[in-house]
Amino acid sequence: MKKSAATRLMILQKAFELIYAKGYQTTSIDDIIATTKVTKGAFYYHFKTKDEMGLAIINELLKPQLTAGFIEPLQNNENPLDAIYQLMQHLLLENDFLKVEYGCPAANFTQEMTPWHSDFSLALYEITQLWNTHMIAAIEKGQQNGLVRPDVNAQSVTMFVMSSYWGIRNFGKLENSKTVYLPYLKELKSYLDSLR
Amino acid sequence: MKKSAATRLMILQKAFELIYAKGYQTTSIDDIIATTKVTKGAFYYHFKTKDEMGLAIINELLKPQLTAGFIEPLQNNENPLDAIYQLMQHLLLENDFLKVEYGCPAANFTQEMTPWHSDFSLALYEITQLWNTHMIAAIEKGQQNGLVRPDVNAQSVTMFVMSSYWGIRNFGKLENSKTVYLPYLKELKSYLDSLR
DNA sequence: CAAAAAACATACTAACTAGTATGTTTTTTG
DNA sequence: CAAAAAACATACTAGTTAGTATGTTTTTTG
Repeated sequence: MKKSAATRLMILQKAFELIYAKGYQTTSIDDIIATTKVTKGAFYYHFKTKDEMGLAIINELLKPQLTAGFIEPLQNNENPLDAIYQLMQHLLLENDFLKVEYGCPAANFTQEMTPWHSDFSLALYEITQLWNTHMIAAIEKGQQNGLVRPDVNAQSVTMFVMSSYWGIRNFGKLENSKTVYLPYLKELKSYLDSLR
Repeated sequence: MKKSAATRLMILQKAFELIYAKGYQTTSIDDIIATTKVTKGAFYYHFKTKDEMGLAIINELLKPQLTAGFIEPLQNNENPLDAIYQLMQHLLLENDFLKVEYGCPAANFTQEMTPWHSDFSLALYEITQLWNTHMIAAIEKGQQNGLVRPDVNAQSVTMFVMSSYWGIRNFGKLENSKTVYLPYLKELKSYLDSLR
């Protein structure tokens, strides 16, 4: 019972690539079995339905990626404002799991599946809340250390920063170029500096 | 040749409602002819393909809405920072063309159609550029009037504000509640105040 | 008002969709 | 190593998709 897990993971990864590129609805099971080279029987052995696979992508691929790539960097830096800026810069310009032309996987899923698929909404809500709470915590810790102005509302700042991130990812997608990221990052820096 | 235009417009409006609610890919022609009560022959008399209709929605419905609801308010206020805040507040909390659970129509289209459908990308790029240039112009005019700090980069601010708007719309969609708009608006105000 | 064109209606098609029924092969385990 | 279970394979189905072929009705125009 080990090779099975490998097959399952391989399906999830390749399916994610397809869905990230083309969208969930427009990626068919036939697309997935064609690129994974597993048969339909194998696919449906591992996943009861397409939606079960979609949820597994969120919970088993995106969630770990979020922890490793979006949350831990916030905890490894004394100064949360520096950490947020460096995180965004890295995510937008250097991270090669994420592609400018495809936007943000979580934001894509949200836009496509919400509010109709309640199980998707819940799974997506959980991962965004995860990022949210850790960013708030980082900012509040920065306030205790005197690195962030005490009158700053950590929750509002987090909501503002996360929103701008989802938004700029969508603009990058529209323009199919990282160029739009530059004025965004410039202004993000100015904004974050105003919180010191 | 007048009733024809009325039918066409009616199809566009009802199709928009469906697409805004469910997404473009998941709204079928059969859905559209069922709710509009026109037959398939009539539909394909007015639109050569589904995509032609989708583009007509962007160019003939969203574009005018953008001008009236997103751009003119920026021009009717002396102070661009006040104007931006009031615009956002109105769009998020009061405008009843836009629904929290469905997000931003332009952002939805962008996420769903870009980068694969180049004609959609172009149409969407045009309307976002329209908003973009007018917001930049408003800010720069504010700088000339001493209402905005001269060292502020109008282009970066605009990119930042527009991004945050698209992003918060997606969070509203995820949470299916305008509650998330409140901390967003709070921080938007703080941010805009820092530019005075 | 009649001919022409515009506007709409019906019935169909071929391709694709998620999912299933029923197998065979491979792996695990006593 | 044999029986059992897990993993995979093939062929099919019923429903849906965008789009078309071929009509009829309504409106416009000379």
